[in-house]
Amino acid sequence: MKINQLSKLTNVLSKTIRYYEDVGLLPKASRNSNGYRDYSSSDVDNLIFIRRCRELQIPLEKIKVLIQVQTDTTSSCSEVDLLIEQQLENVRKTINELSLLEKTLHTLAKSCSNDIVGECEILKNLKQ
Amino acid sequence: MKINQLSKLTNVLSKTIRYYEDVGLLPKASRNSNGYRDYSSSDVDNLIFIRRCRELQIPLEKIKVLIQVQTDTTSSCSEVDLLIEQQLENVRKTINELSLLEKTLHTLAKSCSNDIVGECEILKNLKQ
DNA sequence: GATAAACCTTACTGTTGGAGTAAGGTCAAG
DNA sequence: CTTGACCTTACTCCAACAGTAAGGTTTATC
Repeated sequence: MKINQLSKLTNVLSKTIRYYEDVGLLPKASRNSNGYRDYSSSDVDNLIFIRRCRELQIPLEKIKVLIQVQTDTTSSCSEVDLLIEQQLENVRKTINELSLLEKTLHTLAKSCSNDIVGECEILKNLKQ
Repeated sequence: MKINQLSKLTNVLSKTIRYYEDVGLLPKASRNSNGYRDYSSSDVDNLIFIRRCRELQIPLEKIKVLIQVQTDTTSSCSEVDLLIEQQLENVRKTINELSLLEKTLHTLAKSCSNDIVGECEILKNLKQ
């Protein structure tokens, strides 16, 4: 199949598919006589795997690792476990940071009931 | 004062100070005879204001607006209120998205108790 | 007075994960 | 035969800096 069909089957833009190939996340696509990329159903599976990982905000370099690990199905999956665990930790850490930020912004937003910039409590708070 | 002293007083890297000047967030610094940038105490205040905004993850373009608004102290501060409110909304939205992500990752992390990649439930889940 | 460390300058590249655009080749339908 | 949909590579752009190179200046020490 051509790239646009792969795109529709996987919900990944053609542009993005070429990009993944460029950065080595997907193998070099085989070409047919006119130079167009030619994909098979296994490419669909690979790309859906990548898309799922991206939905979990796993960075491309780590997705590479997850793909690499699967080349030997008898190897330990501890690396996979660890990677997901780290990703979970990252997300939790970010949530905590943003929660603090939310509190600060909420307090700030409520602080000003004036109309004039010169007396704006928000701006005064931002200057400390 | 020279850029490094301004940097120490504000906790903003010299590099970043020059960058802020480049993108128009800070006015062009005056220079003394050897070509070094020369700052005053008002620059300290301006930069601390910018740093506080950045701590709240307000993008540089919006900080520009916040600075611009203050040139006329008699103008309304509704624009400031709105900007902070939008920033708060952005943060809340991101927190919500990340919370969903956290659930998914947590479920995923718990799903595999095998040792072998070929039977790893995490990887199987990622392929759907 | 020499020299080395610390500091200053501009300018260019790299980061992440693509999106946008240009300039052109190919293919199927009407 | 032309139009529109699709394909190709290659380049630039985004945010907010950080890293590095290559060079000029100042200050402290020997």
